[in-house]
Amino acid sequence: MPESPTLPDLDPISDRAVFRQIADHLREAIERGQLAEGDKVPSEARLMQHYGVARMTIRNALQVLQSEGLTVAEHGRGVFVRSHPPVRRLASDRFARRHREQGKAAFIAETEGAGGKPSVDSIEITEVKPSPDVAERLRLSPKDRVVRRSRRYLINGQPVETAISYIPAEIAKGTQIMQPDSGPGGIYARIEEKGYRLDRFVEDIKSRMPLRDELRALKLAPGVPVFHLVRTAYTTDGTPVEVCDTVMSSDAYVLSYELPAR
Amino acid sequence: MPESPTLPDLDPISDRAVFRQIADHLREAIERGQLAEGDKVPSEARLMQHYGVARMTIRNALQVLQSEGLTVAEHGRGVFVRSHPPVRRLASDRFARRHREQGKAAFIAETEGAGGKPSVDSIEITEVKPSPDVAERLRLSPKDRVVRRSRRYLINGQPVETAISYIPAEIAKGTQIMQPDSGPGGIYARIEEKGYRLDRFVEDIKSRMPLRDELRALKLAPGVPVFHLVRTAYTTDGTPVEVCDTVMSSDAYVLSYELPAR
DNA sequence: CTGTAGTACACGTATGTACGAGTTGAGGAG
DNA sequence: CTCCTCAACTCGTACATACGTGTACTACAG
Repeated sequence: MPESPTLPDLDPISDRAVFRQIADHLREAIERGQLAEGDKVPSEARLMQHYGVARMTIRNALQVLQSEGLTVAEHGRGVFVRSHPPVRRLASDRFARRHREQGKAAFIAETEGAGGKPSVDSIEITEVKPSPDVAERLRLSPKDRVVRRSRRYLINGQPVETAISYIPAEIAKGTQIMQPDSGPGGIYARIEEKGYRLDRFVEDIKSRMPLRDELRALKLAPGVPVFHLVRTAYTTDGTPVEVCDTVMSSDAYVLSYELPAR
Repeated sequence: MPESPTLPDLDPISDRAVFRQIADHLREAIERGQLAEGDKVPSEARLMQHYGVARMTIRNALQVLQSEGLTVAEHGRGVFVRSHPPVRRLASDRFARRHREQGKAAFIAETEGAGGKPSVDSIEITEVKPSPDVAERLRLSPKDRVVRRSRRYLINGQPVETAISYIPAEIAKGTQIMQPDSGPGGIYARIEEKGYRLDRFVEDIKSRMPLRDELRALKLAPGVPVFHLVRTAYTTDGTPVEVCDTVMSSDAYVLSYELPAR
C-alpha cells in the first residue's frame, strides 16, 4: 500500500477559501516530490474524510490542480500526478540545407536522432482557395489557388504535432508535393528542384489553450497549452513560397533559436 | 438593454453531458461573434432558467469556457467574453547592435515604437550563487558568484513580462550593471564596454500554465498560458556572459524568428 | 443637487444527496 | 488453473439549498 502524503490540516483562521488551502497542500506535496510523477493522489473520498469537507470542495481543489496542469483525472481509476513526456528540442538550424541533402525530412531525421520512432498519419492533400491570412503571407490574391498538405506527426505512436502546409498551386502542380509521400528531403527539396532557391524562414510563435479539435488530435491532457507556429519560407529574391501552420503540444517541445547580435 | 444571444435548447437524445452542450452553445455564440469581446454572458440565473437545469450544471459549463480562456468571471458583475490585449511582436533582430547604439534598451525602444508607454518596476539587484541550471548555461561552478537583476516590464501600466538576468559577478562588478538604471543601451552595452564582443544569443522557449506567483505578478486572466524564455548571450569566442530568464503573458506576445535556410 | 443607505443581482463558497460509468481485484464456477 | 461474475472503489454528472461578498443602481434624506 502506497503511503499517503502527510497533508496538513486546514487553517481555521485563514480567510483563504478551503478548497484553495487544500489545493495548496496538494501542490506543495507535488512540488516537494512527496507525490511523484505518476503517483496517485488520495481519492476524493479519502480527502473528504481527512479534511472533513464536502465532496464539491474537494473537487474544486482538484480542479485547480488539473487546470494548472499538475494532475490528470482518470475515470474509475483516480487522480494522478502528471508525468511529462520526453521533450523534443527544435533547433533553429533544423531546416538547414545540409540536413535536407541527407534525404530526410526534418521531423524524421530529428526524431530518429533522439532515439524515437517517428511516424506521420492523416495525410490529406487538397487544392483550395487560401484563407485571408495565408493569402497575405504568400502575397497571393484570394482568388489564386493553393495546395494544402495537412498531416499529423507522432513519436512512438503518441501524437505531438499537426501541420498544414500551403504552397501556391502554380509551384506545387506536377511535383511530388501533390503525393502523400513528398519524396526525399520533403517538400522543401521539391521546391528547390523547381528552381526556387530557399533563403530564409520566418517563424511566428503564439501560445494558447488548445481548441477542442486540437485537444482530440494531439490527445492533450487538460491544462496543457499549445504552441501555434506559422512558418513562411522565402526564396533569395524575397518571394514567399510556402506557409506552414503548426500546432504542437507545448509540453513535448522546447523551441530553440539563435539570434545574431550584429 | 443588450439583446441576449439566441441559444439553442438542449438535445435530449445526445449522450453529450448537459454542461458540455451548454458550453458548446456559448462557445459557438462567441465564435460566431454573437457574443463579442467584452460582452456579458447571460447570468447563471438566466442560463438556469433558459435550460431548466441546476446552477452547478451552469457553473460547470462556464468553467469549461473559462479554462479555455474564452471568458472571465468578475465577482459581482458577471461573466464576460475575454478581450485580447494588443499584441507585441518580438522580432529576432531586437537585440541587434544597431538598436543598442541608439541608446535605448530593447523593451523601451520597441514599446515606444508601437505607441505604448513602457515602464519598469520591481528592480532588484543581488549577488547570489547560481542555480545549477544557470551555472551550467554560464559554464560556471556552483561556487562562483553571479549578479541577479530582476525586474518587471509594463506597458501602459499593465504588466506583461518579468525578467531575471544573471551575469557572472566578475563581469558585472564595478559597472553600472549593479545600478537599478543600467545606463544607455542596457546591460548588453555595459558588457561590451568591458571589452566583451557579443556575437549571438540563444533563446530556449517553453510554454506552460503560470505558477501562482506568475499569475499575480503578471495579473493574468485564468486560462492564459505563459511563455518561459531563457536567453543566453555569447561572445565571439563562444563564452556565455549572460543568462536572462523571462516569463511573458502569452496573449500579449507573438515571438518572431528568422532562420537561415543555409 | 448630492450623498448615502438600501436593495436587487451577480458570482464565490460550501453542504448534502443521488445515481451513472469505468476500473480493479477477489472469489467462485467451471 | 482459467474464466467470469460481482462487489468495491473511483471519478463524472446532476440535483437542491444556503449563505457570503462584491457591484451597481435606485430612492430617499439632507
